[in-house]
Amino acid sequence: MESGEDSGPMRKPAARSKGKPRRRARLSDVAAHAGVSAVTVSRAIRKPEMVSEDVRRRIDAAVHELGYVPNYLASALASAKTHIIGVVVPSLTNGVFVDYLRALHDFFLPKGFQVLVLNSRYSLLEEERALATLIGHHAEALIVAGIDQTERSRTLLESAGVPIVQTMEIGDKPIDINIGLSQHDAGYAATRYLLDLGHRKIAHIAARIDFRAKRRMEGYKQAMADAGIDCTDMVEATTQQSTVRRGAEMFSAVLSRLPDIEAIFCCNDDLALGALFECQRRGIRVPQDLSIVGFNDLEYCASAYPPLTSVAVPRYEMARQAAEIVYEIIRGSGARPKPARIDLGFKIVARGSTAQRRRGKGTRAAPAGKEARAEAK
Amino acid sequence: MESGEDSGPMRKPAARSKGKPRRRARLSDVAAHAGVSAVTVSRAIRKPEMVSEDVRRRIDAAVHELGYVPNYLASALASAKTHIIGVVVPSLTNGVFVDYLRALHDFFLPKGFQVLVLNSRYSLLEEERALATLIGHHAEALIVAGIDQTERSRTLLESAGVPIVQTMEIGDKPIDINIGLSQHDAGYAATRYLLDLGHRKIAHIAARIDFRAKRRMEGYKQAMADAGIDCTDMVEATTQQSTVRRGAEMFSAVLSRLPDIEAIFCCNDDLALGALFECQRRGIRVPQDLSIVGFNDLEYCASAYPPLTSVAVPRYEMARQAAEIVYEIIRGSGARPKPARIDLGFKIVARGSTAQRRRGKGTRAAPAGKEARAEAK
DNA sequence: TTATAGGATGAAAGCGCTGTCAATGGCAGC
DNA sequence: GCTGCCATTGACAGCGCTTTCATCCTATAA
Repeated sequence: MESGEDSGPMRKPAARSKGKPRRRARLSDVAAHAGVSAVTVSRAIRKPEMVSEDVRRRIDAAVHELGYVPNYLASALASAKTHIIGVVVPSLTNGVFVDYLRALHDFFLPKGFQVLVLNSRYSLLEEERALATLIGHHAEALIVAGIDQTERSRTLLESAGVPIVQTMEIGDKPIDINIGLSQHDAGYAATRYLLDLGHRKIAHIAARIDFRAKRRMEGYKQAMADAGIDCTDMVEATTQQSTVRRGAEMFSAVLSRLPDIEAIFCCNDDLALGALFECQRRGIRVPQDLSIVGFNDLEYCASAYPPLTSVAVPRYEMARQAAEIVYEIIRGSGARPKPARIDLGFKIVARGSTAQRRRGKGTRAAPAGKEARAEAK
Repeated sequence: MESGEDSGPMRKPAARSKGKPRRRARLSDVAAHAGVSAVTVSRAIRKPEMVSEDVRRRIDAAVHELGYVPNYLASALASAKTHIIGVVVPSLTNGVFVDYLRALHDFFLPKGFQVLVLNSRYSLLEEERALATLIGHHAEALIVAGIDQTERSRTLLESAGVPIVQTMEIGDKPIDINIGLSQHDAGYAATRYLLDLGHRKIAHIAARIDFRAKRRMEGYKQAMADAGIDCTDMVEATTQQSTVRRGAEMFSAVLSRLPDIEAIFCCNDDLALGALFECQRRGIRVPQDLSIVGFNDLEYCASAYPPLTSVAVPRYEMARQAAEIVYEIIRGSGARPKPARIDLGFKIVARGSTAQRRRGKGTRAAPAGKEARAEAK
């Protein structure tokens, strides 16, 4: 521990060849250095074609010489353009948001925007704070996950005067633009898929219950009710963090209550993976003895053994479309999209972890590895 | 698809009871509303105790009435305090950085700082851009992952005039503060651990090779060389993204070349999980037929079947210490820590995926589930 | 009663940059 | 040689806030 090695008593970090503290260079320093006015330097940096070849070269040299980095704060304040896109997601851990954020970065970075991501940690209050922060930073657009903001959040968003996109889920009263899918329908469809395979005893486990997980659960309950099945004691839920370990634990809890369970619909893939491991541990064969369905179709689903059936949501596409719409508004024609609500749907990706209910003994329907894609809706 | 529902022709998002466009409220608006001067409002917001009870109430009311949100840009420009901590990580996907970022958030958010995280996507150029962005935004401190910055990045950092912390790895020439561990030693120790179990044919797979992965690999090679084993054809590496699927693929590739492999050290846990699934698929028993070691000790390692042996790095602690040091400098006494370099070490967490090399038949040494913790170094 | 803190408030001056408009000068066209 | 245009460049006034210093007023001490 502690192979410490000091680099002398109180070293000054920014020390260069000269020994002085060296205040950060600003536009006027560069200007003086290059023998031009500050405005010219500003132009040389932002619109090089407006400046003569000679002057541009001198300015470039001065910029390098001084290690000049423009002060975005001042720039943004003066130009009223921050080039910031504000994004609030409930989790950075959750694999879903990785693709989602990647889409936003892919779209905005090449256009010179900065994507400022804040994490609400599944807390409405933290979301509120995050939104206030982003608005205070004058983000040029705000993209939030979910449609369940607090009243104050809605007020903040409505008076922010920038485009707002609510994603991941569609609702009836979008604040501005809404692009997502029906979590309820997705939960319903996943359950329906298991019912169609002949299963009746279908459990549901859910962790880190947020609004979306809750709606998926409602979809599950609805599907079960529609099939005339009482599922009251088949549900295991917690607001605690969702992990692979918890998936194993919750599945165990279900199992101790209902040893003859036939299938399980997990609120997300981490839980499904945990359930799968628990089956392996207990010698429960998947899918012969038990079918498992996850949610989100994360990368590892296809690689697990057996590969996990899951519900794929178009998270990349969703974010990409949100980005496009927003960009069109803030830098394009300013036109708002015809439908303020866009439903992107979902897909059930059937894989080896689910099979027809065995009548005789180990009859399997969906061969492992095959990826039958069932269109949603 | 497309359950569109427009809310009228070109709705103005910020419309309130009044029909006018409503420019965003600023300090002077609140001041006028409350019948005081702008400075007083500023004070009421930042240091409420400096303002009389009565005035404070009036201002609060005005703030609410107008939906006023302070303009951080202007605030930061005027006060030269941005309350921004700049962080650059190579990946948001990688489970390692989740805990790392959580530590930073846990520490800084309650102190009123905003943690601005930028993703370099394992690209030195993107890192350079990210750093320039953060410096341009006048982050009050910069925390970067790794010690391998470009020359230009180093120059930028050195002339930024704010504390810099390089993390995840320790090196000889820290820019300012360096807190991490020796990736080389960790790779060496993991390999040594397998050697000590009696294994000789130990493969190594690595994806998304960055500097740290490379050093771990060098540690592996060193350990093998020290044991007098030629491992030239036992290594499988790619710069492509690291995924569970790739772990399975790379392990397959190794297997086709060396069917009698006894153990495998994976550059990270995702690859290890992929290798584990591939073993299950092929009926290779872990650890009886093959030992698997991962790296990072992500959450799912302990829950897998069998649980994965991995190398735990103190990522949360590392970030927390970085945060503390930085905070002390920018808001505390300004004192820099004695050792500019702090080595936090690592731990090998032995679990069921590794066992003594079987002499007879399926002899197992480390019982699955037992978590023997071997101190590093 | 008067001197004197000290709390509460305001006025003015920027923070470092950009938008706007004016000024300069070179050069083609007549 | 003069006019007018275009390409460059510069001056100036803020963007919305905080800092600093001055002012006012009330409460307390002498």
